[in-house]
Amino acid sequence: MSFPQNPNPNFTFLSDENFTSPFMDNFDFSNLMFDVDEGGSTGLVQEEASPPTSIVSSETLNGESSGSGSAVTTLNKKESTRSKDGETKEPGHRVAFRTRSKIDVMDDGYKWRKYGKKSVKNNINKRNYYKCSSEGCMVKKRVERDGKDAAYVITTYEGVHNHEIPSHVYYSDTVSSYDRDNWNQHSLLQFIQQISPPS
DNA sequence: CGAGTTTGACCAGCGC
DNA sequence: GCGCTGGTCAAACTCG
Repeated sequence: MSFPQNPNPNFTFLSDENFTSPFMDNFDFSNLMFDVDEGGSTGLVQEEASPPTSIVSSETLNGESSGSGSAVTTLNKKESTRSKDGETKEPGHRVAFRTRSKIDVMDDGYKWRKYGKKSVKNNINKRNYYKCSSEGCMVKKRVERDGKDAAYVITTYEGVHNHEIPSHVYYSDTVSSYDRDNWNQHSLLQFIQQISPPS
């Protein structure tokens, strides 16, 4: 499997700083996004007009169903001390969000290399682990289907790319010719660009 | 043949 | 200390 470099020649690359493009109507973030800073401070960022169910979604994100309420903390705690080769690995910028999509892996424009796949607790679906395949880029991504609602895909980005997007995501000017999921992907790309500070 | 995927094994952290 | 769990490694495999 490889990412399409340009699925549609009649493209327009959108860079909307205000992030208020009309096709956001098609993109379901479930109004949820986690933003974990390097210092360990964790913030729950919610899209505007987020319904009260967003907190429930946060529990789902971590496979926590017991109502422990520590979803965010768990998310942060896990990798703050992970060190394989003696180096002090910083958790880096980390963002997790849930999207409704038929496809598992969103094409966010970067090139990812899969390095692991695991069954996780409270989720019948496998979790997939990806690394950015660009040399020297240590950004990681985890992708899993929501254990309670397989229609949703939970994507977690960890780190910030130290390079430019190798292949931009393009889209046609005509919505009707494009699959809805691809619209979601493009929206995702914009979202990633919004949340990931430029190197 | 090189790049990417699969998958079992291994390792470290955490809770009990 | 032990078992469980999540994350990563790496050899084998697949595909273009």
